[in-house]
Amino acid sequence: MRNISDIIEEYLKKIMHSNQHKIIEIKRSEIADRFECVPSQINYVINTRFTLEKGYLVESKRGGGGYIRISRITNEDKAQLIDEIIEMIQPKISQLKAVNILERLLEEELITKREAKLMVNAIDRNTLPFQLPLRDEIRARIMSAMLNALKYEI
Amino acid sequence: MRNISDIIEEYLKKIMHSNQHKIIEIKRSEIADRFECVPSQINYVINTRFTLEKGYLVESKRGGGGYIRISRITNEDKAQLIDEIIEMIQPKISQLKAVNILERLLEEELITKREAKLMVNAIDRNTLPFQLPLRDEIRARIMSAMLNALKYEI
DNA sequence: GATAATATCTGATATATTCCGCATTTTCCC
DNA sequence: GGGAAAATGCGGAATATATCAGATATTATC
Repeated sequence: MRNISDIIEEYLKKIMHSNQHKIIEIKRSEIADRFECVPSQINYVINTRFTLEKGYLVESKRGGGGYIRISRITNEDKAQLIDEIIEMIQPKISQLKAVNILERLLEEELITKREAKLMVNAIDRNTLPFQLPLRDEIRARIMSAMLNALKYEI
Repeated sequence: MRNISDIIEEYLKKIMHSNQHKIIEIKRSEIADRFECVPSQINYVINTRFTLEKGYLVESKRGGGGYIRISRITNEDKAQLIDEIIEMIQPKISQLKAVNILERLLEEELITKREAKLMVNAIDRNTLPFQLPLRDEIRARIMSAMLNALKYEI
C-alpha cells in the first residue's frame, strides 16, 4: 500500500501530462478533500516532489480566489551551468568578476545584450550603497537571484 | 470557477480595450447589478487592479450623475515613461508595487517575460536581507538602475 | 534497538476577497 | 434654503485561501 503522498503526486502528474501545456492550477482544499487529508499535506507533496531541481515551477496565490499553479519546465544543461556559476559567486563577488561572468553568458548567447545591461546596472557599485565586504555580498545575492530566473524557459 | 473580482476586472479591461481611446466611464451600481454583487465590490476591484503602478488613472464623482472613469495611461515616449516610473518609485517602493510596474511594462511589451522575471527576482524580499524601510529603499535603487538600462535600444 | 529519513498533522501567520454600515458629495425638487 | 434621492468612498469585520515551523508518527537503514 503506497502512502498518500505518492498517490497525490501521481494524480497531479497524471493531470499535468494530460494537459497539452503541462501546466495545472489547483486548489489545495479541493485536492485535500478528494484524498481525505489535511490541506497542508498538499504543501508537503508539492514542496518535496515538484521542485525546481526536478523540473517544476510552482506559483501560488493566497486568499479568496487562491490557487496553486504548477508548470513543467525544461533545459537541464543550461540550468546546470547557471547553478555552477551561482555556486562560484557565493558568498560574495566583486563587480569586476560579476561583469566578466555576464560577458561570458553574453558570448555564449545565454543572455541578450539588454539582459546583460540590465544586470550590470542592478549590481553596479553605484546602485548598492554599502561598504565592502557587504556590497560584494549583496551583489552576490542579487546576481544569484537574477541568474536563477534564467535557468529555465517557461 | 474564478472569483467575482477577476471576472469584473476582465470585463472592464475588455470594454476598455474595445474603446479606441482606452477610457471608460461606468456607474458603480450598474456594474454591481450586472454582476450581482454589492456596489463597494467595484471599489475593491478598481483599487486593487486599476492602480497607477499598473498604468491606470481613476477619476470619480459622487452624487447624482456620479460616475467612475478609468483611463489607460499612454506614453508615446518610452524613455519618458521609464523616467516617470523611476520618479514614482523614489525613494522607496514595496515589492507588490514594483511587481505591478513590471507587469505593466510587460503588458505594453516594453520588456520580455524573461526580463520581467529577472527583475522580479532581483528585487524580491528574499533577495534583499534588510529590515523595512531599508529593504524598500534598496529595492527602489536596484529597480531604477535596471529601468535605466531599458530606456534606449542598444 | 538506535538513528535517520520521510510522512502527516497542528496551529499560527500571511494574503486576498466580500460585504456591512456608515460617511460624504452632488443633484433635484418643493 | 432644506430635505430627499442619487450617487461614490471607506474602515473594518468576516470569510476564504495559502504558507510555514514544529511536533509527532511512520518507515527505512544500519
